[in-house]
Amino acid sequence: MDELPPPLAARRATIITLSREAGVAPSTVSRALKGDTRISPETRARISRLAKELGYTPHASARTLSSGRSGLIGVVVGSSANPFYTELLHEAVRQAAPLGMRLLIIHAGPGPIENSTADALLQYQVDGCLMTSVELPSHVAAICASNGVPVVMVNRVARMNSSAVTCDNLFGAAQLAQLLLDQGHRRFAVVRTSASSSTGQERERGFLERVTEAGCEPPLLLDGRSTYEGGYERALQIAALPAARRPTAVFAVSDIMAFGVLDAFRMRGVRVPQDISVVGFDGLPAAARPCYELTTVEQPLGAMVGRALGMLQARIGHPSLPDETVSLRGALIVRKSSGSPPSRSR
Amino acid sequence: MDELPPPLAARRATIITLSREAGVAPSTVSRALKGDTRISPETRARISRLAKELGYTPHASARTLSSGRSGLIGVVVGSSANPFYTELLHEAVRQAAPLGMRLLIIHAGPGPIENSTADALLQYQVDGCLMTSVELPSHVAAICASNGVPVVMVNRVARMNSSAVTCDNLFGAAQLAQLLLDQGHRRFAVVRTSASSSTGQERERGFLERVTEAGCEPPLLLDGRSTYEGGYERALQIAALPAARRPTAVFAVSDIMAFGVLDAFRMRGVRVPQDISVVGFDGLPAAARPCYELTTVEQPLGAMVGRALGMLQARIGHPSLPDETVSLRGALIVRKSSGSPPSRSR
DNA sequence: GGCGAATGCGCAAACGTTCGCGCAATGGAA
DNA sequence: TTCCATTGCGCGAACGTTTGCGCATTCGCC
Repeated sequence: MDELPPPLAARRATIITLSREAGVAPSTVSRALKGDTRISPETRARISRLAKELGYTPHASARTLSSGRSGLIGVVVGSSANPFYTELLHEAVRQAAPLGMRLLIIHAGPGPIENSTADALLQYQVDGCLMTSVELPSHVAAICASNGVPVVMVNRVARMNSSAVTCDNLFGAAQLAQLLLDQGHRRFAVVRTSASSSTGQERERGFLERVTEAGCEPPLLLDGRSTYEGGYERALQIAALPAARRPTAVFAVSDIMAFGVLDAFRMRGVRVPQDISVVGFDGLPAAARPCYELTTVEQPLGAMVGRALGMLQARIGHPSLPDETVSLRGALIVRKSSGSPPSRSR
Repeated sequence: MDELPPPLAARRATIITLSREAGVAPSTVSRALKGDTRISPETRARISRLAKELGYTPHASARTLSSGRSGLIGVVVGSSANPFYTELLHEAVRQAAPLGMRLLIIHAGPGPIENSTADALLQYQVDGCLMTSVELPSHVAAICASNGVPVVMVNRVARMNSSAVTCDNLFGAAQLAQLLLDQGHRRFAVVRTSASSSTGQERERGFLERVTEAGCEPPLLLDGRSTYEGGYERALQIAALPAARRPTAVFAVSDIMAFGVLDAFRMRGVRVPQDISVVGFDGLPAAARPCYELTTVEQPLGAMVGRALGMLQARIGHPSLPDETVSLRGALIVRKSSGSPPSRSR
């Protein structure tokens, strides 16, 4: 006859189990497992060994309840139509695990966040928030701010009460502009995005500044709606222009739109780069495909995510840290779509 | 001089706060908020009103600790190189929220799951698991099984101790085969996947059965590695074949490979569908692009995810429910890549 | 030989919910 | 009037962890 208290034969090992087994107090187990130096090295070793033997796994909810920390990072990810967000998410998952952070998906997709959804931020006591969505409703930001949840925007410029890490959009776009200028281009089109995309705005500005600085006429501005389809449609318009007024180079502020542009030109028999040059921005893997060979600026995704998680971690430890914005320089990747290098074209 | 107990001026409202405010016991508040009929309708109404006023939000960790249910679904999602997984994930996020489920990302990407990662399943007490990865290591399945965590595979056939929901791959592939047969095709190539993809295997088999049944010679089988690049390379091989031996139709078992196939043919001047027909499987949005116009079978993503979540929900409530496999029929979408409809080609 | 500081650990109170019981009050039936 | 059911709610013990505080011991030092 065994004692009945353990209702199910095999229950999961807890700190209590360990403490009984080791003949110490639960608090000692807790401290030993997190390497508290107040516990003697021998005891610590003994307890870790025991934990391994019994297959002990800490109970996240209990920890959260007691400590106020969940180890959860809420993520809001943008439209699935742009592969960049997918890459970003995957990179975040990859990097978060080793840091002891888990990702709780709060919202995904192009639409705004519903109120009921934002509740999860509170319910699950997320320690921080990673946002890549275009539309961050201010009430979500308010919820985070009033609960001391640090927010880091990735690939978005900071708003009130949040930090941000972006690619150096101005510099990258200027590099692209310079590349095209060096090849003798003087008439440009920019396939832009709506004003709600801060990233798109910056890239557009960086490009415009450089080409107007160089004395070119202001580029033709067309809204590509941040989608492949938008880029496609805009390129059809460009292709339909009389040759004399048609720009000789197109800057699509994101690769996904550039793909649409390239495909549309091909459908219309406009040759890239012979008839027109095309450049993008993001550095999606697909930009390297033989059918695109797109010149672009590759965002340093790994570094950006690493920085973002680091900033989050720092602010979780020290909530008083001021908001911060860092921008990382991307790499210009020259491919066929922008035409021959200047040495050969001149 | 206020009493000090509330350390911070404004603390979050808890059930205790509400109980004091309403003059009832905490247990009553708990029951009232979940609509327990043992509490009088008036009391229930009063408490819900109060909860709204004070901005009460339940504390998920406390609930988990006490009830053993977390409301969390662990998700394992496959490679970011295939947009299908992205679509699937987004659909899951969309549908889970209204059901009161949140998605905790356990693992993302093509690689296998590390042990340390799988721990999250236990630590966070996930109620169920949604898996779309190609490789489900058996130890993860074991963890779930031994802890009573129901597992549903999506777009994968069931393994031990898990349910599954898939598209009817056999039927869909047979439909594609029939379509091509009706147009007079007799020599086929299949761009397949490795044996680890159960879905790919089924599609291949469904196609093969139909065409051999129709008396055709066995198709040329080429491994496309489930990637765009793989499809591209295989199509280059096909294009290099002497015309007499070259198949007249290619079935890529996933759209992403079909895109590679189409682009490779275009690069080689092989015209689709005049010189060769191409069909895919998945129904990715990109299949509709003017540069692809890919005939494919569209997986009923919304229904599949809905079914998966429903099965999970049912098993969370009744752990003894037997494992189950459901397959949903997709829609054949005929586009340009498969050639003219039979009525005009004959 | 006495004093203060380490060193190493235990006590017990949180954290916010859930849920099995149990208890009082009310009502109807006998 | 007594008895039993029903209705409506409260009591209190979990759930597993963290953490501030405090208490012994041991050691070095004057």
